[in-house]
Amino acid sequence: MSTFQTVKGFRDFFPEECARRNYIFDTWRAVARRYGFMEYEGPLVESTDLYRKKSGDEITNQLYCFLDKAKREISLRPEITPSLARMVTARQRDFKKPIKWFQIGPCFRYEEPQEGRSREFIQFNADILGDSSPATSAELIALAIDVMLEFGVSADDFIIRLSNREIWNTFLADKNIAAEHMQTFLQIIDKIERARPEETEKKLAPIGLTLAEVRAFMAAADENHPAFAALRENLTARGLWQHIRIDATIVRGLAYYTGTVFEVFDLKHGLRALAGGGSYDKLCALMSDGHVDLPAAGFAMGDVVLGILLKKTPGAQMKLTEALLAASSIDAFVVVADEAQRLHALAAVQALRAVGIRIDYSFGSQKVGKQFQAAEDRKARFAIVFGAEYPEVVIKNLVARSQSSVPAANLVDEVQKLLQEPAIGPLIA
RNA sequence: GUGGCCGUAGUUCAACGGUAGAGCCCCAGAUUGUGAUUCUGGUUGUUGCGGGUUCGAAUCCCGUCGGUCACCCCA
Repeated sequence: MSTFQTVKGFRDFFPEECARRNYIFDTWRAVARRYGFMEYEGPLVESTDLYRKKSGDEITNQLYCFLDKAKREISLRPEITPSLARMVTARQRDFKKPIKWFQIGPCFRYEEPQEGRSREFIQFNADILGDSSPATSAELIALAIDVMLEFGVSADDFIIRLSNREIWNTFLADKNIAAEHMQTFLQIIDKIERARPEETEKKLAPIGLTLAEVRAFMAAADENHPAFAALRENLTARGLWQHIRIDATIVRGLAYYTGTVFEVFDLKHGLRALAGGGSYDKLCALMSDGHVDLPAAGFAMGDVVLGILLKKTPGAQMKLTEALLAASSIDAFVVVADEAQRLHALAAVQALRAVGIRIDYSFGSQKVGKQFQAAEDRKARFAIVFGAEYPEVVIKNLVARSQSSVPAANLVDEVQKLLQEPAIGPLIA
């Protein structure tokens, strides 16, 4: 046993978990590219001031921050958006608008860890900058929906909860409430479903509102509200509006959202939000001290809650298992039945690998039975046996349990040909 | 940051003040050129770490590190 433990809140990825994670990455990347997004990446570490600028001093509670050897205040990134804003505003004239970028990578928050909440987690981020039309929000929501569908999570399993902060702005304006109360008010709305009504009432009183009038307003904010008209038209045309549910309680915690806000929720297990985002038109101006004023919108999806949902959703579980099998299996296992042929076998291993065939073999002398067992364990489709009959080589189909013999000189061609044939396995059950 | 529960072999767990054990995994053999099942044998521990109480501590107490749950927060 090692005397070392992992650092609090950090996790190992043994091959099985790593394969699961890679499957999630591959799916995110494939769908984002399908939508014409370009991949970018920022640094894992930024100046702590970058995050203070965006979110204020109190954010340092949750920041994984420390001093480096030169006493600079630096932080592991808690999210990618500030880095994105920094990168885009620094070179925005180099990029045609709209900028459609995505990123996949770890982020860090200094919190009390528990299941589904570690100090290191991975996020998929998609953002569109330089276009403020509702088409950008629609494109992002469509992307979020297609990502879920691609994972095998169906319309019965998830919903997009959609709102718009503007509707609350006009609500407060109509009630003659000062703009300074906006942040406090949104935090109350955010908790309105979880908190007891009396408490909410008590918190609303200083602002000059009653729970009844807030509830009445929320009930009136349905999909016919003009704030959602353009989005509704756009997503209906794509056949995606069915995934949307208007929910005025969605405000998102962060101060910087300006208009559309949305979250992705599962419908069957009561998990935390799978993804969340919205438009943040003022952030670039804030981060660049007004030099670059780019409208923007984006969302982030974490890997942890998503992973839990994939396990609990049969259709998604099947796709995941298939992908894991494909990632862990090899094409053929070379069996050295006669040690005198090992050097010939090694030459063949190298030749097969050179054309991209996935090959494994045993390093030392081992009984043939063990080697076949190893081939089985590695989920190989074929075993290639080098024995006393060399230069004849036996190719055995481990799924069909049939075998044939070929001259060693033709081995690569023959194996390539066999791999072209569809694999008919007992895995269908 | 606050409070509850937990930490024993690679892993899942048992032993709950008196000799640290079992299933699974792993390795080898039965089976000297073919995958399953079965059987046999084998390796593995400063009981997370440090201190205290006791004739004696995996067990009780304190501290610490890690996990987990509820707060907090959730970019």
